[in-house]
Amino acid sequence: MAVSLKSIAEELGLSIATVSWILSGQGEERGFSAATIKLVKSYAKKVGYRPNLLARSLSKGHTKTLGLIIPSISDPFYSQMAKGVEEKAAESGYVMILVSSEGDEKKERRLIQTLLEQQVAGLIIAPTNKSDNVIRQLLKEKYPFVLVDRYIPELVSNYVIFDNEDSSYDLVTHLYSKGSRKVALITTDTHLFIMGMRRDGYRRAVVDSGNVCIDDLVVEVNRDSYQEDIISKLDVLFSREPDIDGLFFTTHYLAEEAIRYFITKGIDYHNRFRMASMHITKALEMLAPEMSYADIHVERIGGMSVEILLRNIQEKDNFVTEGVILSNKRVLI
Amino acid sequence: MAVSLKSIAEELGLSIATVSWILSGQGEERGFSAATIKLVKSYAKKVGYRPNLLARSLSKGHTKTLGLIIPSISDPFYSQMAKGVEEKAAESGYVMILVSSEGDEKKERRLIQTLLEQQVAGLIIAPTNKSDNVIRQLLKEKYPFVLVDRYIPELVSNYVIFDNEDSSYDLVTHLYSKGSRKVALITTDTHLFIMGMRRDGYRRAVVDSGNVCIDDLVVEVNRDSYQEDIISKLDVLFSREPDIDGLFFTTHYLAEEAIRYFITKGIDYHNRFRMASMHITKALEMLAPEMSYADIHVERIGGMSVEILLRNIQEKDNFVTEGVILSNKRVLI
DNA sequence: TTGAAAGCGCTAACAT
DNA sequence: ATGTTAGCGCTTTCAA
Repeated sequence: MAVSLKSIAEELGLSIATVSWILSGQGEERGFSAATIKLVKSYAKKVGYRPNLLARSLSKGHTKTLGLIIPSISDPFYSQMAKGVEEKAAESGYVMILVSSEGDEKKERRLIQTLLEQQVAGLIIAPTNKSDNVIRQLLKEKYPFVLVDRYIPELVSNYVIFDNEDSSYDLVTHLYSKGSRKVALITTDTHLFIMGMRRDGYRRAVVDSGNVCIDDLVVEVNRDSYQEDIISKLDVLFSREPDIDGLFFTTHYLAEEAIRYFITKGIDYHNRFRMASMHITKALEMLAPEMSYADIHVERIGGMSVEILLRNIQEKDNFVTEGVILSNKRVLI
Repeated sequence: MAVSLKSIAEELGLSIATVSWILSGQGEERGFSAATIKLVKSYAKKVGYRPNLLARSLSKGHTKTLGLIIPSISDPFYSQMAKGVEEKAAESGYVMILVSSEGDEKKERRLIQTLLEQQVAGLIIAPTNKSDNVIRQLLKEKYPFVLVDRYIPELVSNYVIFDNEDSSYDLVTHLYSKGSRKVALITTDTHLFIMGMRRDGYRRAVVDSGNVCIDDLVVEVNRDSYQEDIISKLDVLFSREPDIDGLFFTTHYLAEEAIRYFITKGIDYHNRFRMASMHITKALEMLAPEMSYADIHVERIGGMSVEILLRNIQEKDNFVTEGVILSNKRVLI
C-alpha cells in the first residue's frame, strides 16, 4: 500500500489528525511543537508522501478541477482557447479536464453529465448551436459555468465573447475608406450566432459608408464542404458582379480558400481587391500581406472565462453573473 | 444536499447497498425483484441521480482519468495529439486531464506530481529534453505511463514514435532520384532526439545516393529566434554553396520561414530547388505545392498511446512494455 | 500540544 | 431477495 496519512501516523506514533494538520501547513497555527512539525514534515518528504486529492475533495466537498467543453480540440481556435484556460487554471492550482463535443448536441449533453459526475468545480463551455436546453439545466441547478465565444440572449449567464460586430464594422469601413466601392461578404453557415454578428457589422458598415446592401454581394458557404462549395459560389459571385473591388471574410479559412481559388484561376488578387478578414493565419500573412484583419486574441478569452468562473466558485451562492465583450485589435492595412 | 445513494435509499425505504447494486447495473445479476429494480431505477432517474465519481474511485482504488503532459497546448502538433488521446480515452470511458509543461523540466516535474495526486490511472508524456529523471522515478514506482514522440534509449518504457529516420531517408532519396545533386539540410536545435533521427536519415540518404556529407550543407537554426535566425543562416548557406538544388526541412515551420525568405528576396524557389519537408501545413500546400513531405498523422500517435496505456492499466502488475514506431505516409511529388 | 471520532459517497465482502 | 458493515484517505469538530 502507498504511503498515507495513516501510515505516517503509525510510523511516528502520532494521530492521523496531527499529521494531517501539519502536512497541510497548519502546524504552527494550531500550536504544534516545532519538533513534531519538523519530524512529520521531514518524514513525509523522506517517504515521498503524496496527498490523495480524491479523498481530500470528497471530504471537503469540492475539487480543484475545471471542465472545458469545446467543439474540436485540434482546431487552432479552440486549442488556443484551451491554452488560455489551462494556464489561468494552473495559476490557481486548478487542473483542466478537456473534452470535445464535436459540435454534437447529444454528445455535449453526455459530456456535461460526465464532467459533473467527476465533480468539476465549474464548467467552461464553447456551445454548439443547439445547447440551449443543457445550459438552462445548468442554470437551474445553479452550477457555476461560463459560456465562451457565444451567449444565449434569453438566458442570464456568464459569458465571454469578442466584439464581433464592431470589429467587422471597422474592417469593412476601412475597405471603403481606402477607396473600395463594392465590398462582398464571404461568410459561412456554421456558428450562426457569431457569424450573424459579423454580418451585422458588415451591413452597418456598408450603409454607413453610403451604399446599399445587395443580397448578391453576400456569399454563404456551406461549412461541411467549404473547400468545394466556395469555388462554385465565387464563380457565381464574380460572374454576377464583376466589378467587386472589396472582400470581407468572416473567418480565416474562407479567406484561405478564396486565395487558393484566385491562385488556381490566375486572378491577380493583390491588385484587384482590397481584402479584410476576421482572424489571420500564417498562410494568409504570407499569401496576402495586404489583408487587413482583426487579431482575435483567443487565449485571452480562455483566461478571462477562468477568472469569472473562479470568482463564481468563490462567491458560492451570491455570485454576480458577468458578461464580457473582449475587444479585438484591428490591423488596418 | 444533492441526491445520493443514501438519500434515494431513505426515500425508498431500501438499503444503500441495494440501491448501489441496482444503479450500477448489477440488479438482475444479484437477483433483485424486477419490481425493486424498476422502482429504484425510475426514482433515480426522476430525481436526477448523478454518481459521485470521487467517492467511487476512492472506494474502488482507481479512477477513470488519464493525464496528458505536452510542451504546448496551442501548438497544432500537440493539440492534434491531444485530440487523438481524448477521443480514444473517451471511447473507454476515460477522461483526459491536459497540462502543459512549456518544455520546462521543473514544471513538468511538478505537473506529474499534481497528476499523481489527482490519482490519474496513467500518464502520457511528450517529454522535454531533460525528462530522464522524472521518467526514471515513474518507472521505479511502477506507475503506468507511455512516452510519445520520443523515447529514452537507456530506459525500458512504453513509447510511441514516428519512423523519423526512415521518412527522412525516403524524402531525401527522392530528391536525389528526381535529379538533385546537392541537397542541404535545414534543421533546428530543439527536440534534439527527434531532430537527430531526421538528420541521420538525411545523412544516410546523401551517402546512399553516392554523395558525401558536407557540414556546410547543414543549417541549424536556433529555435527561440528562428524567424530571424534562419535569414542570416540562409544568407550564409547560399553565398557559400550557391549551387544548392535541393532542400530538406526537418520540420514545417522551417519550411515556411524559408519560403517567406525566398519571397522576400524574390528568389524563384519553384524552379531553383527540389524541396521536401517533414510535416506539411496549409500555408506550405498553397505556397509550394511541389514540395514532397511525410504526412505525420499526429492523432494516431495519441490514440495509440492510449491503447497501450489502457492495456498496461488492465494488466496491472505483469504488463508488457511496448515500443511502437508509427510509419508516416510519404507524399513524393 | 495532541487525539478521537464522525463523516464525505460509494463499494463489496459477509450476512440473513 | 435484501441488509449490515467496514473501509477507501482525508478533514474537522470536539475533547483532553
